[in-house]
Amino acid sequence: MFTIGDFARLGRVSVRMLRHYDAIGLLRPATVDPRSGYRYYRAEQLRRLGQLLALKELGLTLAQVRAVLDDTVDAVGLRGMLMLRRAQLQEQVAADTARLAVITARLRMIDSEGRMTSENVVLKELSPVRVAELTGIARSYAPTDISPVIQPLYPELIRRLEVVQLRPSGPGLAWYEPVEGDDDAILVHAGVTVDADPGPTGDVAVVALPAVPAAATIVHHGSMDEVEPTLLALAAWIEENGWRAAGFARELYLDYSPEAPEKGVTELQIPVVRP
Amino acid sequence: MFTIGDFARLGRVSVRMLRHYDAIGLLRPATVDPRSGYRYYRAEQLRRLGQLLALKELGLTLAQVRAVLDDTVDAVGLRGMLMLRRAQLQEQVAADTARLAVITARLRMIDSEGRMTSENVVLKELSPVRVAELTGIARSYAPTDISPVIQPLYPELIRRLEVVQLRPSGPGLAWYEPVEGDDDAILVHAGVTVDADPGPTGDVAVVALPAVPAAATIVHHGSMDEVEPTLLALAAWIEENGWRAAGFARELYLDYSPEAPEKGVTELQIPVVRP
DNA sequence: CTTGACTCTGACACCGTGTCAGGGCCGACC
DNA sequence: GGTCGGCCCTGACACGGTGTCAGAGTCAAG
Repeated sequence: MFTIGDFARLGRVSVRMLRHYDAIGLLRPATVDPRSGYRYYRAEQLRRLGQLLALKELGLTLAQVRAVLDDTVDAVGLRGMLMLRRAQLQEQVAADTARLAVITARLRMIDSEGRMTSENVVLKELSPVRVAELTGIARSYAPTDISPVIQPLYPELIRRLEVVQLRPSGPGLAWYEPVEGDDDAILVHAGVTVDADPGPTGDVAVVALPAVPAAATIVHHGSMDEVEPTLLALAAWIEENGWRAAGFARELYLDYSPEAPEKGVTELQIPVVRP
Repeated sequence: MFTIGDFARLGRVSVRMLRHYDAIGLLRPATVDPRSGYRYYRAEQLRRLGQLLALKELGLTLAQVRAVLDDTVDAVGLRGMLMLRRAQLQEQVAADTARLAVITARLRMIDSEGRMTSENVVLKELSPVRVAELTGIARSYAPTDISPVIQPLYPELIRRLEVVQLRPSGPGLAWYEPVEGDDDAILVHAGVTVDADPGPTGDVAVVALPAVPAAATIVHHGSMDEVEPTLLALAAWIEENGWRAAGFARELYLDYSPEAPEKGVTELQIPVVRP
């Protein structure tokens, strides 16, 4: 018979934990002195304690450990738990490894520049949206080519939406696709999110943008004429963190007024996949 | 200006978390309606939110994130945090990978045997102990050779300890070393833990056993004459989990009475290292 | 009997997040 | 102007595994 302290030392557990295991019925002392309340353990209980620790070490919760030790799950149930746990662990190792890469990149950046810049890339899932849109064609991706095309589209879009009594349900949004057959030209979509069903609705097209499982995003502050550095930072991030751009980029106009475009806030979104 | 719900959607955060960040001063809403208490956020605050999320994603605590965002740590401090975090992550990935291997081994075992057996190997650190000991020489590691040598040593040891007024402070303990020059013969140490200083104390030697950073241990139930299967299980575990035995094995007699040796409880300890 | 080491219970803390209850506010529609 | 659905407010509790503390009781050696 060991006192709780001795038993704890033998089993390499804290006294606190032995009391906890007693409280939740996971490992009861062999006897408890009814007068003093002292717990006394027998050497043979080390077997159960050992099994308990082994199971816990694998990452099972105490509730699961109890189920296994008390034989309320059979081999099949245990197998299931372990498979689940293995999946969790694999996921976690992958995530941690990715984090390690990001941290290492950050450290390099600090060492080379002495400070952190553009720490604002966020990896997100994009939900599907419905968008009422107008389109135009620009000569290239350059902001100087895009702006004159996209600017006039918005007032016109708003006007046409009013005609069909549709109201925007969210921010304005733009995206770009290459034009087939012309490697330089860009099809510019100017839209706003709406609740209406997709399909042609009067003078505007309502299209459904699909969900994107992973998109690298960055928030650009200031006029869209100066978006290039922000876009470059986003592209650099994608490359440094081992992703590859996939699909067309979107811009989300979170804040914009024609009077003060330099105060605009725009989120740039680029779908990415693991190469 | 966005309501908390809209802002949460934009930033891919839960409303709950935005309120929490407000409460701990990590991200305050741009304005709060004093009458209703409604929080309102500005688009430009997405910048801070984005930085916050990026830092958090690396595994910094919210307190650390706040320190970084509020510029109360410089690049050097941030570097330190990230290095620390990187070390933690590396450790965790290593540990998780090891766990994965163990789980995979267990799954194989379940699939081949239909159930879990001998799930009682525990990896421990052994603290240094002081031991009063007597020694003898056995012909081989076989229990049939060891027993006749070790059995008589204990009564003699107890007798001699009484002579010098030393009392055991813990369980009995045995360990074995090969005899130099004779590849088969084994030097058997029979000891008990004591508090006394090391060095010769009258008729018994008191030696200090060093700490062991990692030892694979298993608890054997029953007579030591039947220790072989348990020892085999321990050896199998060591091999399956990618360790290598290093140093001499110890036995810790947690429970023993001469009248009922079949009720004995003994912990077998084998120091191990990563190969 | 004294003393020091041990044990008892019960409580609080950590951390990041979800969830619930009970009540107030906003805006769209009639 | 009234009503209603959806949003927002605060405050609280929960999770899980463990540490730590306070205040009181117990054990065993001298």
